[in-house]
Amino acid sequence: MEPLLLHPDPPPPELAQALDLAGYPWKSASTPEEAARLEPADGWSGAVVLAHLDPEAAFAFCRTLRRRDVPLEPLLLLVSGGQLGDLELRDDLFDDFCLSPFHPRELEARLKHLFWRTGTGTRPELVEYGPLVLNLETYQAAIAGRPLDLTYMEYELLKFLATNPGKVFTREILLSRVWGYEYYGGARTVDVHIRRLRAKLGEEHASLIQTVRSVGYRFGQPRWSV
Amino acid sequence: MEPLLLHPDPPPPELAQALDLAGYPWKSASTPEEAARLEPADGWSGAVVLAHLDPEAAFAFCRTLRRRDVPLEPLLLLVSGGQLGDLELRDDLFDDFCLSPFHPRELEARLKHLFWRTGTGTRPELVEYGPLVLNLETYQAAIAGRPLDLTYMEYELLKFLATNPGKVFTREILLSRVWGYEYYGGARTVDVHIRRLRAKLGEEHASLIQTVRSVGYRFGQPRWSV
DNA sequence: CGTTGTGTGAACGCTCTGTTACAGCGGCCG
DNA sequence: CGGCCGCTGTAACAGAGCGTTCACACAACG
Repeated sequence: MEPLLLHPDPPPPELAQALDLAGYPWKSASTPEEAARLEPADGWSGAVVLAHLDPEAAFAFCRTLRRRDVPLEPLLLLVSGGQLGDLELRDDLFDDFCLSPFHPRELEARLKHLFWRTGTGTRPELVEYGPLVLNLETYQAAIAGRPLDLTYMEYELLKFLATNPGKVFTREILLSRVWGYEYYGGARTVDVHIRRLRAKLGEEHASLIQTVRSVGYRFGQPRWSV
Repeated sequence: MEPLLLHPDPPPPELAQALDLAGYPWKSASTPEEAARLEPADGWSGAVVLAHLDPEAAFAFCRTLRRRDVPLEPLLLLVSGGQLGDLELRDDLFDDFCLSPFHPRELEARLKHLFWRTGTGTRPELVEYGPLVLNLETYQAAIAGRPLDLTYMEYELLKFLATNPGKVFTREILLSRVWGYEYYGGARTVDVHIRRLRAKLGEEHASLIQTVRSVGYRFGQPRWSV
């Protein structure tokens, strides 16, 4: 069996021990670059990421792994109880999570269920909203059947917005969730990318992205599921 | 939002309470037949099954739900630590599990992630009062089903008032709570915004905001009623 | 009937956004 | 190695939208 990828490096002893006991081989890495260096020829069988030591680094780590040509999965996140709120809007970064400190048998059961589940293939590869279709596997986008030639950042921004239709996001939230790091003084960057997206969507569909003055931007219509 | 299906009936109070607090409506059933009888027209939005009281009955319950024409999902299983071994070879009966006793926030986080994963939308955060609905996620407002086109300050003011219905606020309080503590401006500003709000609410609902002479403004009916 | 408080309309000025242009950077190819 | 090109972030400007203020009319209350 191919090894699991662990983060950070070195992993805490109780995690290493639990995986050893459960019979899962593993290697650990602190950075995506290191993970790429250590990756076996057949790829990782999955990943376990500890989020409660350095949350920002951990989420950035996950994000990179998920944006590869072949997204790494399954990905199990270890979080502390106080971090449960951090999972919001980050659903796409993990497949399952486990509260830490954890019971070794719970970790084992989660990994087992994850491998069973991913074997059956359940990850969504399409994001659709009205005339818009995003193919997450091929990084292609289309509006009303017409292919869109989007750059990387445009695609990521549109994907994030379209995954959360109707919801308003401030520029700061967009910068931290799409760009992936805390950002100082460059909020206008979002405006420009929004403009480029609108231009490529075409006049007809430019209104898919709406401006909410003094707040931020919103994609599509709200869910009035009252 | 359609209710969740719970098993057994009645569910333990801590489970019922956790779901209530998280805002998920639910109905409980002991048998698949009972579940079929209680099922809403649009189907269940998901299921939460307690497995540690009567494991055999619980697994049989899950199996029946999964063998329907439209398999019920997502299905969250609540198990005790000693039952983790029982999950083996039963992966197809559940989508996720949670150790019991559980932390309410873990249950909520698992449900949220499950709904995201299976594509079922999450419920929006709403502020409601009579015919008025404020969607806090989309920054949109509606009165009697009709969308309201509010500016930022109008929305903030209405949100503050509507979240404290029946209570009277002086202009100074409103300025400090809505505009901000450091705000230094004329009290008449509030009047103008109130006026514009009333105009947009329409003649029919303008009385939702009442003037309390020499004091300030009040939204909705007073608590001690008329 | 006078005083005080509130509704109303218009106008000013600021804040926020759309838009354009440009510089840095890295990749690609000759 | 050097030049070209596409992507990205930043700065600057203009315009529109919005909040604030003012002036006056009107209502409430003694």
